Amino acid sequence: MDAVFKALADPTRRRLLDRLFAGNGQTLGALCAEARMSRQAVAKHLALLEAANLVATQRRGREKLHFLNPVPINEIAERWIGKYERHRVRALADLKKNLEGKSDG
Amino acid sequence: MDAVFKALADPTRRRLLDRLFAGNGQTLGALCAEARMSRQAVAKHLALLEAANLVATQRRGREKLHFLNPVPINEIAERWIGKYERHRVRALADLKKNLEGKSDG
DNA sequence: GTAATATGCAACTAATTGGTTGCATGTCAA
DNA sequence: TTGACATGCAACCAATTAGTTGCATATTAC
Repeated sequence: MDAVFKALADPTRRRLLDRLFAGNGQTLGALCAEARMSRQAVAKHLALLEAANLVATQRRGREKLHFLNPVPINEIAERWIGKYERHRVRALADLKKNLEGKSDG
Repeated sequence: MDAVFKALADPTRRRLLDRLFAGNGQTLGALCAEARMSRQAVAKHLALLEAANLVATQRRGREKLHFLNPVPINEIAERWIGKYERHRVRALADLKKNLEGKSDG
């Protein structure tokens, strides 16, 4: 879980996920093409995404194909974000009440 | 948006959000009580959460009260995670197809 | 006023991170 | 086999981050 959050923390990695979302199963080379950094830098980011299980890979000859795995993101949405979201209205009301005037109750 | 992801990347900060979720409007001192680090370290984390708009604060005398703001988390869920989640089944099928055997089609 | 309490600010350190370069390995094509 | 292509590995560097300590400021209680 922590690895997923950390992986999502970097804009470059989120962009890579976006690229895979746009076209799944891309090679490292293809993903490097539009990135303004070295191939090795991109490879490191992809390795991190793979470690976080956000990306699955498969070798095809000398190429490495990358596939988006939406499951961990879904888990975040369901398990962690949902926790707050469920109580969103109540928490907002609580916040508002406390910020606007505590004496009133 | 980036600030929110970065803020959520640290387990200590997620824990602080959990603490605020359990009891909203806590002071810095109260939040420090159960953390195994210095008050200043906690204060820094809270400042980051506040900068990311995940926490709102209010002064009461010499105390500083901290309130959970679930809105940015909700935005992530709706705007960014939803993008992947919506296509979850299709992406999974795609992934499976490509991993299990490409020759079959 | 004075002491205790609650927080703020700043300097410093250690660890992590994001990036680079150079070279090695493995695969495809002629 | 040889050369070109795609990726992997490792060392290194700069910037950021997470934590510390020390001191300053502001509020409450006596």
